[in-house]
Amino acid sequence: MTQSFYITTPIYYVNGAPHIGHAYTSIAADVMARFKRLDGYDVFFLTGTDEHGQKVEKAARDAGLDTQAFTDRISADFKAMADAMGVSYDDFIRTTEDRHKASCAELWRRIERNGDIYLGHYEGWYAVRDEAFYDESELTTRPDGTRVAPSGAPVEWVREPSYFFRLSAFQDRLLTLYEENPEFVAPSSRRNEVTSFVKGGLLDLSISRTTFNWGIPVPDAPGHVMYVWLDALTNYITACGFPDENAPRWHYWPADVHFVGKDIIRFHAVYWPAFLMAAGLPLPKRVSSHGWWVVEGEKMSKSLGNVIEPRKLAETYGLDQIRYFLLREKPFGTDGSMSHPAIVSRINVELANDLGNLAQRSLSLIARNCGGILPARGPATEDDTALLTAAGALLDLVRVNIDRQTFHEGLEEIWKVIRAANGYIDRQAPWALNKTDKTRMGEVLRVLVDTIRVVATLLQPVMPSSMARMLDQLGVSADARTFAALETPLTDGQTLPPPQGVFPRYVEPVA
RNA sequence: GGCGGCGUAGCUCAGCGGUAGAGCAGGGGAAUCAUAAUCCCUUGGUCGGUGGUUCAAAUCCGCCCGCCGCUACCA
Repeated sequence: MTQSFYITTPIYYVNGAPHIGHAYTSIAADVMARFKRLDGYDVFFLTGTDEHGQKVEKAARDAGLDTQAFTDRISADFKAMADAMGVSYDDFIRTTEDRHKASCAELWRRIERNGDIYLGHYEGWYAVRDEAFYDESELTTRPDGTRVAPSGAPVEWVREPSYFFRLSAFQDRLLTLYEENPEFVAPSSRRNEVTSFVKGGLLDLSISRTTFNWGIPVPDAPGHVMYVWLDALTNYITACGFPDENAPRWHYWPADVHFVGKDIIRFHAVYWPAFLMAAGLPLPKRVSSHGWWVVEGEKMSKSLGNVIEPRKLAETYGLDQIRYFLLREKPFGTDGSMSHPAIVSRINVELANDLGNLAQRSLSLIARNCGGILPARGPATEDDTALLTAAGALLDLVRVNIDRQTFHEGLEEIWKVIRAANGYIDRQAPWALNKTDKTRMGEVLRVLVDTIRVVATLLQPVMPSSMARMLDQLGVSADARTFAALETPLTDGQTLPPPQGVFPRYVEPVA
């Protein structure tokens, strides 16, 4: 039976337009989803939008739209962005869907039945203007005695009834979870932060609000809507059919990896497992968090006006090129920077020169000197064996890196083989063998084709359309592009299509 | 303030107890099959500072300096 694998992106909050950060998370998750599919897993890949909460209600009002109409529009834009970036999701969930409302209500009831929800009061310093609560320590007192928020807005002490989740009861179980599953939070620096946060003591969590309506109603508690994070996190089980354990997708739960940005680790690594424990449901296996992109040396922000629109980037540089850059340029878990020269360098040096040109020079020699016929392997020389062995070891190396979300290291491993292949073709000089030993020339070219085939097969998750074209040119049929298919040699003597460059160099547009 | 991390070649970083490494950039050469793409050789660092442990420290420990992260409900 095929093993299942469940991957999620966060569901994106619809109070603003999609930017490169959203695209980055989704592309990384997509690469893992595509990789697992090619590796023989039954993959379920989920993305979607988070549509409740006061901020959405307000954003809709500001836009002069009905709240649902507003979320419909923004959600559609996120979906269009995912499609434009080649994100191969299997389901796109929206928290305003009926299936999700039913799922949240049931999760609430289960937690309540286990005694981990109680009614209390939520109180604190509230700034009406900011629609936010502030801690005592954040406030300043004016000469006239009034307290104001950091924004300058006056605050007042408010007290409202609220349901609470008994988070404090889960401290030990959470610590045991991190202890027994060191891979639960990635990267490890984040795991340390999460652990020390939990060790510092957990307070119960307010999980209902009475001050606005745009949310999922708390069962049997008129006037209360659920805290947005309880609502949002539940999407991961809703999509599996919760609470119907006979649903066709229920077997995917628990998730294998939740991809998240570093800003929302706590919700995924502390609250979410606690909610699930309280409901008696299995826990996800891993929460993998990534860092931010700094753009042209500046932190990306709306006020600086340097927010990167992902579709624009793909237009300028090419979708596969951008997907490659995002995963290659920096380690997944850390912050890193993106700049025009850096993108151009990756495209021209690694894609055009190292890989594109390697394929082009190998294939055009076959086209010209072998009549376009794929030559057979010969007896392997030491040099042949060295290259083929390196290529043969690649799948295992890349798989380990994908499993750890160390995408940049996996790509580096692939590039080591590409560089080795460029060294090989120079040493073997098939263009010279054309005059002295045509048989050996063919054998050398076949070693190159077989090596490029491995590389192109493994790169499909990152650059799906470019690698499809490269595999076409290598004579790999469309149904033989899985990792398992690498075991089967290509058919000798087949006619290859005429080679065409896959990665053009980026040239600056004339001003 | 507390806890944690980082500081290694011009740039981005790996190494984490045994005579300093990679990629890019720079310099020289070879080749000419290829997207003027490739290959080979090479310049370059007192591994933030300072004490200590050790036969041996970038690697372990202390202190100092400089950056950064986390330190709860509002994404």
